[in-house]
Amino acid sequence: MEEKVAVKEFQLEVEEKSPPHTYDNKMDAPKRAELESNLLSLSLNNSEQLQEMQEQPLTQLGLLRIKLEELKQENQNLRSMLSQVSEHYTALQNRMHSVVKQLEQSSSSSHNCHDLHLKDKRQDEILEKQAFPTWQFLAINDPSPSHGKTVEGFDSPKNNIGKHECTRLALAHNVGGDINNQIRPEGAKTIEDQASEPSCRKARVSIRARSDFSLMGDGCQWRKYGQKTAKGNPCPRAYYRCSMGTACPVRKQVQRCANDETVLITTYEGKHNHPLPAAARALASTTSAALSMFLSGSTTSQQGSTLPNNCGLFSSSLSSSVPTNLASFSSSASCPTMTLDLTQSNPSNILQFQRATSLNLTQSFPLPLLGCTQQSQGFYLSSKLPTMVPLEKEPSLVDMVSAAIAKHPSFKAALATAISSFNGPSQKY
DNA sequence: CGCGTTTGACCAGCGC
DNA sequence: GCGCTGGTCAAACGCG
Repeated sequence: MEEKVAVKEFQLEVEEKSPPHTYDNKMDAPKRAELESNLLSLSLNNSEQLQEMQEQPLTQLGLLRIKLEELKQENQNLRSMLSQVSEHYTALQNRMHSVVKQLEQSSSSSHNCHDLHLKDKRQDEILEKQAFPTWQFLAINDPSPSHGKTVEGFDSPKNNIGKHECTRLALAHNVGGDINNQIRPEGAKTIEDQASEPSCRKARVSIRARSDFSLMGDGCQWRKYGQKTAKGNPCPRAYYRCSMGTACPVRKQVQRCANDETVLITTYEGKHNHPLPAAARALASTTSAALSMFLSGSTTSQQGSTLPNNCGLFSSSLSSSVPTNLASFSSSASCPTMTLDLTQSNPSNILQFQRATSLNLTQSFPLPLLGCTQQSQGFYLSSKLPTMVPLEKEPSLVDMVSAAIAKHPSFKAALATAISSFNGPSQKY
């Protein structure tokens, strides 16, 4: 947005500085007739404007001035839009900070609850029911004891990342970890137990987005280390490692959807061991928060329980603010995978989580809502600007998620409700 | 020459 | 145990 405004300003500056190709009134008749013809050929719908033009001295300067006014008007509109976006972003950032503080308090109080758990199991069960009215029915159709899985997918406070990011991720880490430790279905494995299981070692976040490009910009640098054609999909799957840090364990897989080749599926796994650029932090923190909420919620479900498909994460908390079909669950993969589906245009499909392969989070857990500064990698300027050519670069995931937010105003409310429901019960802990 | 990509080989998990 | 499949390795190759 800022770049677009800057481009507009540059255009205006160039036009104002350009020597006007004025023609004096002494011009010959054929030339004057030609100019008049050209002027009339302009398909201006505004007859008033056209009349005003004809009354002016017949010069190109007049035409340029009109065009200048139009550009100024558009520039003003863009500035207004930018101002509004900035205000909304600031408000959301403040909101997120307050939520983070509240969650930090609830996290510390949950440690106290841990002692209660050790003293009186029965009392703990009561606490468990009280503490997670929202999450407790996050039953997964997967009967395997995979609940309580460690959240390895994203940054932890141990990592050398920014202070702000560290706080946020520490929050996510604490939320998932403490719940894992405290509320464990009988017979369920501990975090450490399951972390040691090779088949279920890491949680993943998958992002579905429509793109003609083979990659989606996410702020990180990746090095391709393999490619494989998976069964059931003619499109090969590419394997990438993060090359921003030395021996960074983060990997991602990129593959086109078998059913719709315009859909690019990017799956992230692992946690970065190095500072991330802003754009990457935004993506990582969003997926981290969503994943931790998903995983922490799943830990409260009873093993082997079954719920209807539309009964899942956020189902009670978001159902009031977001239309139906927010969540769907299935269980066909060994790893818990959360999918951010940016391909949906239906506002009713805002939030969807998948468990095991199909925790289908159809919207986009909003990146900017988590207070990250986003730096877009690719700008796709309006076609109204002939001087600006769309960058021949992979689209930015951050941009796409942001666009999804802008497209669905209910995202904000949905997330706020989700966080509130997440925060509220924890405070009881 | 260094770095990234390509691609066949290899390995481990899983189901039958 | 065997075969299938997903994931990774590493040598070969290409490019700047």
